[in-house]
Order: sequence, then C-alpha cells, then structure tokens
Amino acid sequence: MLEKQHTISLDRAFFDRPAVEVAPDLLGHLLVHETKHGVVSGIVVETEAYMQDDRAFHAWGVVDAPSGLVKPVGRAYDLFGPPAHAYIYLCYGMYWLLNVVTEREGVAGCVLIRAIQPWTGFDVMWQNRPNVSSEINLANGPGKLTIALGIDKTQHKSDLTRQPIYFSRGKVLDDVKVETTTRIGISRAIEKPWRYLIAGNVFVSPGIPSDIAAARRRAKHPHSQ
DNA sequence: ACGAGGATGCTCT
DNA sequence: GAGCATCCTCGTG
Repeated sequence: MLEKQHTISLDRAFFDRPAVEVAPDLLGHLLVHETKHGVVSGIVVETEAYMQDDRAFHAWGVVDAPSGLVKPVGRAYDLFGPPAHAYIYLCYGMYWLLNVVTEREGVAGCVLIRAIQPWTGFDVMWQNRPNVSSEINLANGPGKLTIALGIDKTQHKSDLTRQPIYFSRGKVLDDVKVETTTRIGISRAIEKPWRYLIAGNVFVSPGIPSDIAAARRRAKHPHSQ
C-alpha cells in the first residue's frame, strides 16, 4: 500500500519548466499507476531530457523557421501541448515509451522516464512481466517499465497531475545524489549530458551512454564511417 | 560476461 | 527503403 503522502500528485507548475530542470528533479519521486488490478508504483531512478532545437528530439525541425509556427501534423505536435501530459510513442515497433511533456504550451520539451525501482504492486508487475529473472530486471529500462506498470498507447496525452497515472509530490528517497551522462540509444546530439540517474542505484538501465558507445564502435571498426 | 542478430511498425526521405 | 529514445535470445569464451 502507498502511504497517504504519496497519493498526492506533483502539480502542473513543476513541469512548466525546461526539461533539463524537471528531469533531475523527478529522481526520487514515485511514478504511480492505479490499475484495476491494484496500485503499481516505482521510484524514478533514471530520466532523460529532450529539448527544443535538440536534433535527437521528435520535435526537431517541426517549427517552421521564418513564421515560428508549429506544423500541426505528426506525433511531435503533442510535444507542444500544455505541461504534465503524457507523450507515449511506439519505439522499434514494439515498446511504448513514457515521456512527460514539459514547458508552457507552444514550446516543445519532454522528459523520458528510463527506469524505476519497483515499490508497490509487485504481484501485478510480475504478472505483466512473467519471464523476468530478478527484481532488478523488472523495470530497469524505458520499454520494460511501461510493460511492468501496464502503460501503453491508451494513456497517451493523459493528464499526469491526477489519477490514474501521476508522480508523487513527496519523495521516497531524499537527498539523492544525481549523476549525469549523455543519453542512451541515440545517434544525433550524442554529446548532450541530458541523462540523469541516482548515483549507485542498481535499478538504473544497463544501457551505454551514446558518446561512449560511438567511441567503442569507432575503435572496433576503424574503417566504417 | 559479452556481442551479434532478430522482432516489428511507424515516420520521414 | 532507412532509421529508429528497445529488449530478448542464442551463440561463443
């Protein structure tokens, strides 16, 4: 069961800021999903920020340069909506990834939730991910955590300041030490240090920061460009 | 422990 | 047709 203090949600003002501020601040808060099978939650231990004019961002190139108008087409349009709404999209044709929209309406930005430390609703999580070998692997990745929590396309654009999906106002972990790396799994803007994680937490994802991954590839295949 | 490869569908060229 | 904000399995050491 959740303690009462963790049933109150972060408000919209919290997300009405640049993603690079929201992303580290979310660490230590609970991500909660009140499902019909029970309340499932986990501590946010890893996030990434995506910013306007960021070449790795879905919203890149969507603003028409001379007019400043947003082209009202495609999935990226929802990234310009009001803050604190869910932006959920299909990755590699198979996995739903959960983002929170940041910044005021008209400015694009979001925070990708990359890993949670399971907190409540273990029975539901194990049901959702029956073939997992250990608690560590239950939700230590952006695709894994949506499966564990039962989040998919149907919650796209839902308001994350209220049930059924929200972030707790109170932190479960206080005084978290935030570590910063480049983001994972991207090929553009790989130098931006916009991945945030709780230092030493074993529930963070096993991915390799993109600048390190690129350097390794170059060392291994010096001929490929 | 690690690395290669496949699954699978949407978006943009 | 290429390129993905991924994950899992099955090889080899």
